[in-house]
Order: sequence, then C-alpha cells, then structure tokens
Amino acid sequence: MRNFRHRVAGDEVSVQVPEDSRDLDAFRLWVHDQVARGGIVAVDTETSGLDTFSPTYRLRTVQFGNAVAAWVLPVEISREMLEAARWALRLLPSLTIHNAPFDLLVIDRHAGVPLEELGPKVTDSRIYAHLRDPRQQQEGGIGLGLKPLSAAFVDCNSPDTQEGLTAEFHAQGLTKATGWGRINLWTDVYLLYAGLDVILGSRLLPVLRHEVAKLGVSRRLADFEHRVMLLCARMERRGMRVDVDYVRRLVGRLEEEASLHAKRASKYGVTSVNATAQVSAALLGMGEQLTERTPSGAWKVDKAILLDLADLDGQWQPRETRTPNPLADAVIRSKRAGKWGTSYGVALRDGLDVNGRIHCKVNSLQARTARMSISSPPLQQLPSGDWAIRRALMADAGHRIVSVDYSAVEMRVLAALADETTMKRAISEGRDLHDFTAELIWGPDFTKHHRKVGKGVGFGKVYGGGALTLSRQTGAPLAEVKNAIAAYDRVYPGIKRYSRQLQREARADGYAVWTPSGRRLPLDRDRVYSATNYVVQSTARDVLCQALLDLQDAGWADHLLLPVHDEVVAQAPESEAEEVAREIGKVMAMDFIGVPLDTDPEVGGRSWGSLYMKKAATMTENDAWYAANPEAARAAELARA
DNA sequence: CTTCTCACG
DNA sequence: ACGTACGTGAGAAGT
Repeated sequence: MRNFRHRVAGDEVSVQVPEDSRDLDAFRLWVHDQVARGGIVAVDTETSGLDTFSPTYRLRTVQFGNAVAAWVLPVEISREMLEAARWALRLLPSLTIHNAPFDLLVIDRHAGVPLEELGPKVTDSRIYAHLRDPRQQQEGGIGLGLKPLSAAFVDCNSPDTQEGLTAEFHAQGLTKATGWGRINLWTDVYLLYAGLDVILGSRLLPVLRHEVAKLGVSRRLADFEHRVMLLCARMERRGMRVDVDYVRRLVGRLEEEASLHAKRASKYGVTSVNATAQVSAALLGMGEQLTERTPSGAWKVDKAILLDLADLDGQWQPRETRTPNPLADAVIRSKRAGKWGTSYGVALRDGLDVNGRIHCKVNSLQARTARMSISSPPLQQLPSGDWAIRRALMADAGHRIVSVDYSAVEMRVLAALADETTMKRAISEGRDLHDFTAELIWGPDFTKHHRKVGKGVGFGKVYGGGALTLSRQTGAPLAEVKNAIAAYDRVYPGIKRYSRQLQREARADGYAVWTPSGRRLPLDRDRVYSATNYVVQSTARDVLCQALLDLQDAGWADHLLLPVHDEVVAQAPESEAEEVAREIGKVMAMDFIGVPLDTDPEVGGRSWGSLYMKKAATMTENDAWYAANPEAARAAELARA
C-alpha cells in the first residue's frame, strides 16, 4: 500500500493506493463503512486524455474519497483493481463527481458500469457551481473548474494539481498532450493529486449546495439540470455516424481550394492569408481605403470588409458596384476553404471512434446564460448556408435525419415575459411577426426593406443593441433606424417597459436577474442593458431543455442526436421518419405563459446536409436516401422554395 | 497566452 | 437622460 499524508483546510488527510489483493481488502472495508454511514462519496478518474472515445484511450485510476480520506485504485495495472472499482461504484448509494458527464462516460465505456446505472445516483458539483455563479474567471466569476472552486470554498492553499502535474510531466520528458497517458503511474505527485481531487470534491459539494440555497436559487433547478445532463451524456455516448470517404474527399478538395487561392494571394506579397497585418498592408499598397480598426488599433480586414472589396454580396455573388480587388477575393476564398477544411473537415476525419462515429462533447450547462455548447468539434456551428460540411454527418443505416426547431423562440419568449399584448396577439393569430411589425410601423404597403429593418429592431431589443449598431448591421440610414426604433416602442410598449423594469430590478438585486425557472444570472455592472437578453436567451434555453426531458418521457430519447439552441436533431427509421418528426414536433410544442411556442418538423435524407440542399437534383446526387427516393427529393424542393 | 477572425443560434 | 448588439468554440499568427 502506498500512503500519503497531506493537509486540507487545516485537517490531516490521507491518500491510500492499493498495490495488490491484500491492500484491496482495506479498501473494501472502507467502502462498507461509507455505505453504513450513508454519506456521499466523491469519485474521479485519471485517464490518458480527454478523447474518451478514441481507439487508444485508457482508464488509469479510479478514485474514491470523503472529506478526510481518499483511495486511488490503479485500475490500469490489473483486472482485479478494475473489478474492485466497479464493485464500489455499484455498491455506493450516493456519489459526487465534478463535471460528471466526463467521468460517467469514461466509466461507462472503460469500466463497464453503464451511464444508466451510475448516473441517477451522482450529484455533479459543477452544476451547483454554475447555479451559484455561471461566470468564467475572465468574466469576473470564480470559474467552474475544481481548482478555482476548491481554492474559493475549501482551502485557498490547496495545491494546483493540474499545474503541479504539468511540471512533473516536463520532469519526465513529457508534454501536456502526452503526459496524462504516459506519466509513470507510480509517480508520487500523480497519485497524491489524484487522491486530493476527490477529497476536495467531497468537501466542495456541501458548501456549494449551501451557497445555492442561500441565494434562493430554485431547488427544482438542480434536479432539472441533472436530468438534462444525463440525457446529453446519452447523446454524447451515441455520437453520430460520419461518412468517412466523403469527409476525406471533402478535406482534399478544401485543401486544394485553399492553396489555389493562397497562391493567387502570394502574387500580391501575401505569404499567409491569415496574417491580417500582411493583408491590410498589401491592400493599402494597392490603393484601397481601409476605414475600420480593431480594438487594438490594427486595420480591420474581416470577411465583411474583404467581401466589399471583392465586390461580393453576402451570398458571394457579384454586386457589380466596383472593380473587384483580386487580392481580397483570393484571401477570403482561401481563408474560408482553409477554415472549413481544418476546423470541420479534419476535426471530423480525425475525431472518430473505431466505428466511424463522432462523439462531440455536449456541455448541457455552459454559457453564463446557461446555454449549452457543443465542442470537439463544434457541431452547433457548422456552416448552414452550404450543405457540404453537414453532408458528412449521417443518420444510422436505414434511418433518416429529423430536425425540429422552434419558430422565432426568443421573440416569443420576450413577448410572453414582457406580457406585450399586441405582440402576443400577433403570435397567437399565427402571423409572421416581422411582417406584422413592419405593417404596424409602415402600414400595409411596407417593403422588404421595411421588414428587414423591423426585424433588426426586434433583434436589437433582444440583444440590447442601439440605433448605431443596427444601422451598421442592416445598412439602413441612422435616421431611419432611429425612427423605426421609436415606432417599435410605440407599437410594442410592453417590451421597453419590461426591459426598464428588469434593469431596475437588477440594480436593486446586486446586479443580477432571475429567470422564470428560478435561475440567477449575474450581470456586468457596465452592461446592465444586457438584462433582457440574458433572461430571454436563458429562458429559451430552459424551454429547449424542458422539451428534451419531455421527449425522453415520451420515449424518444434513443432517437435524439444533438441539441442546437432552438432545435433538436434526431434520427428515425426510414419507414416511420415522417411520423416520428411530427410526434417530436408535437411533444416539443408548448405554451409558455400564454404564448404558443410552435415547432417546425423537417425530415431529410440519410445525411444532415440533405436538409440544407435546395434542389432536388442536388439531393439525389449527394444523398443516398434521396437517390433511392427521387420523388421525395422533388417534394422537398417544392417545400423549401 | 492574447488577438483576430469566423462558424452558428 | 442617453446608449450600449447577446451567447458560444476553434484555428492561425504573433508576442
């Protein structure tokens, strides 16, 4: 038995590491004692890295601990150690894990205790930390990591175990990338820190729970978030099939395109199209006028500016308003192909498990508004104007992709929260909200331009934007935008009233707002105007999460693939896909404080990208299901026109 | 590490 | 009184 002593918050604590069968007997006694006491035991794992589903992934240790003692089981060394860990995981009635989805999926895949068995008895301290204060360190919060939370709530002198291990990696000739997998398991600092993490985690949970209760955050919310987290973990485990041959061809094509245009750019002295300083210098040298600067004072040369110089509109079509600048054209084309190739193509190609599936991390409770995020790779952010990337993501064999989104959910949530009667009436009557707004402001003869400005004003209200930004965003003259905002406030007085009330309450409440779900959202003191946006964005997120749980209760959990803010991506067997989409849409549709939240169910072919194809010919040429069902492709083209 | 850019809702 | 665009993840370049 390896034995370490350490001090945590003034108490002496112990970390024990069994080396053989005899040592495991002591571990088993300790586990029985924990069961008898009925307390919560903290669990953690050390692994070869973060890519849980990669073919070379290894589980190295499983740790158990309470406030004063930790056990580090080196499960990597023998079947017996792994069995002891499994036995304890199954026997212990109540566990806490910091950032539970990670360890739950590791244990599900590499220790053979299913998510469905372990999940329901786990409390995730990260959820409580987020409910207390969702802000990252950079945003003025404590952060959501075990280290900063332990320093704040357990022991300000607790060692930075990550930092300490990085130093040890270097001492053993390893890096941050290789260290987790290759550090000698019997390294003292590795074992000690593995043990300390569960002792800290065990002490952290009760403090955070108390803090959350003290603030008055809804108790139901923690339970809600745990159920959402477990459902998202199931989606992460399922992953999504990738068309590997397609993605290889795609990467090749994009790399070719990127280098072709990079070559064009090099003729103007730009050796690297991503080097903004080079690009701006070359453009100025060609006699172009640049007007905008970045926050640090450099010339701004982003996509919008380059598209203008290249005489291209938002759809990359010639505007014929000037002579296209060939360098600007080459730079944007090369940058886009390069980004799509590396961020999406390569990420999909190189992130697969042995079955050719991608398992993105589905972070169910992430943003400071509680919005979800998806990472590695970020499937919520794939290009939507072009189907080429999404085409790589596929339903399972014999299945079709289903996508159900809410119609204008943030505007509807705002109308409901603000109790804006005119807007609520328009929604209940099934009117197109932006048409309705334009008509109220400009009369029945409103133009497309009016609709665009009115829509922009609506977004401005949701985001807290002003006339100047809106004018820049829509290209409409400032005076016109100012008039439109004034008119908007006249026709929808409830929105402005609600926004002012929310800001008043926020100032009176220590710069925080509350959502209907009982969540507290801290604001930046110098950005109180964002109060409305925070409540609206967060509530729309809670709506989607409630819908996910409703779908689970209705028996659709195994069909779900991804949440995308106001949309659920799912799959269904070919023969019943249309019906499944309708049913999912029905379950998701709900009434929110008297405002209907309608859904729009769509069924694609085999690939996610097929939902983004506009022409029947494109569908039949690029999607196996539509190739076999050309009449459905024609119907889909008509529906999308 | 920070800055800039760019993809999404 | 006025005005403020919101939230993410990721790669490349440069310090």
